[in-house]
Amino acid sequence: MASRGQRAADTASRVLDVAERLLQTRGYNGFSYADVAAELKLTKASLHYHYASKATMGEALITRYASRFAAALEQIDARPIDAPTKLAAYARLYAEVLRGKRMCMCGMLAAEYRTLPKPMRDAVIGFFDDNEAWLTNVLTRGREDGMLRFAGSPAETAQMIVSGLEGAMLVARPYDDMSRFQAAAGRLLENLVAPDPRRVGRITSN
Amino acid sequence: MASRGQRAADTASRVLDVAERLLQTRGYNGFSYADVAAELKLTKASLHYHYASKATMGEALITRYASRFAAALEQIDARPIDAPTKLAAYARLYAEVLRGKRMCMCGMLAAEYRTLPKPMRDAVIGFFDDNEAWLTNVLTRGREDGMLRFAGSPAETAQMIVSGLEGAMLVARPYDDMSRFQAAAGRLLENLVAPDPRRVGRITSN
DNA sequence: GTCTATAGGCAGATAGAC
DNA sequence: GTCTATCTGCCTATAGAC
Repeated sequence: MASRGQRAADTASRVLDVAERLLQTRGYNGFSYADVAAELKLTKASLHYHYASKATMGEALITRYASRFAAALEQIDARPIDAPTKLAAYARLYAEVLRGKRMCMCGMLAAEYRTLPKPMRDAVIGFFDDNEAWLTNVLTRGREDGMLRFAGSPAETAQMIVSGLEGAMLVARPYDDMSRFQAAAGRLLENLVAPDPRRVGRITSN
Repeated sequence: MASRGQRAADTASRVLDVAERLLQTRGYNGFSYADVAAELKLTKASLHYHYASKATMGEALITRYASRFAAALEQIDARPIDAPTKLAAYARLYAEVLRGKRMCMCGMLAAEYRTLPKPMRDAVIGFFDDNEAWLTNVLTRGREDGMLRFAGSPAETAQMIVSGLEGAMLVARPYDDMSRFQAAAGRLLENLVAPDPRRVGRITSN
């Protein structure tokens, strides 16, 4: 059938594209409907047709972001790679966000957490939970087959990785310096890799 | 001299006290003069007498916060303790902020960095630079006398510590869970302590 | 120093024409 | 779907009386 396909993304998703960038660079309380509308050459009223309230738009933003992230994690799982390489690929997801001069959306929202409407809060928590669950799985298997070595539980270690990478993004952004992130992320993960076998790839590319 | 002493803090500093808490919990773009005025039972106009603009108030907030932090670091240096214990004391400074359900002021401002006036941006960078300089010194001496062991430069490791602790606060706050911070911070620092000598204190208290 | 009053602008949101 | 027009409320900031 067809009708029109997806040649040009529909307005609703282009709205999210612009709002997403503003959210990740300026924060939820740092951009307005007027900002998004101006960039798309629409009116504020038109935006309200697509997203009745800013809170609704915020929920849609997190949902889409979390879905993309989840898809990226599935992509990593689809590749036949060992645990250390999976962790490196995971860190690379963060590096790519930072390369676009953006903060992780949910890291940004974590800072503003107390100002967010409840549905957005829950979605932020859900994002971190999902990430930690994935990491916990990788860490558990990696330790089992001897590729990883770390003290404490896999769940605790997953929390440390998530918060370590979020913090590395947070601090690197004011300096506008990717190498700060690379150094912190690399140091964070290299402590987890068992020293025995010959390692293949670097923790972070570029 | 004398006149009145400091019995009740003067209005200017009580303004900063309230604004500081709002900034650390809601972010710079998440509170207003009206919020501060209401809490102190003053009018917005009175606040403008003490701080002509919100940007001016913001600068004063960072300056005072950074001074306090610097004083706390001097306190640590005044004690006759080894490098691992200094690092533990450093992490405890962050833990105390988090216990008050606050984010590190400059971590919060790092998230909102792109929306800040230039003087505030510079002050945020200065805070991180000072912290990393202090840590770099501790790390350098600690490695020299064999109490610490880490790969990479002291400066890089200092960056990892700062960003790791900032991230641990950032993520722990939505969960309102101190133990998340304690776990991440503890894991972060224990990788730096040389295994040889008998260790004394835990990384974080409480 | 603190107030009342107000300016001038921008926020999120709605009504209703096209 | 997008528009014009408008509402209400909050924002930062200022003028000027007390």
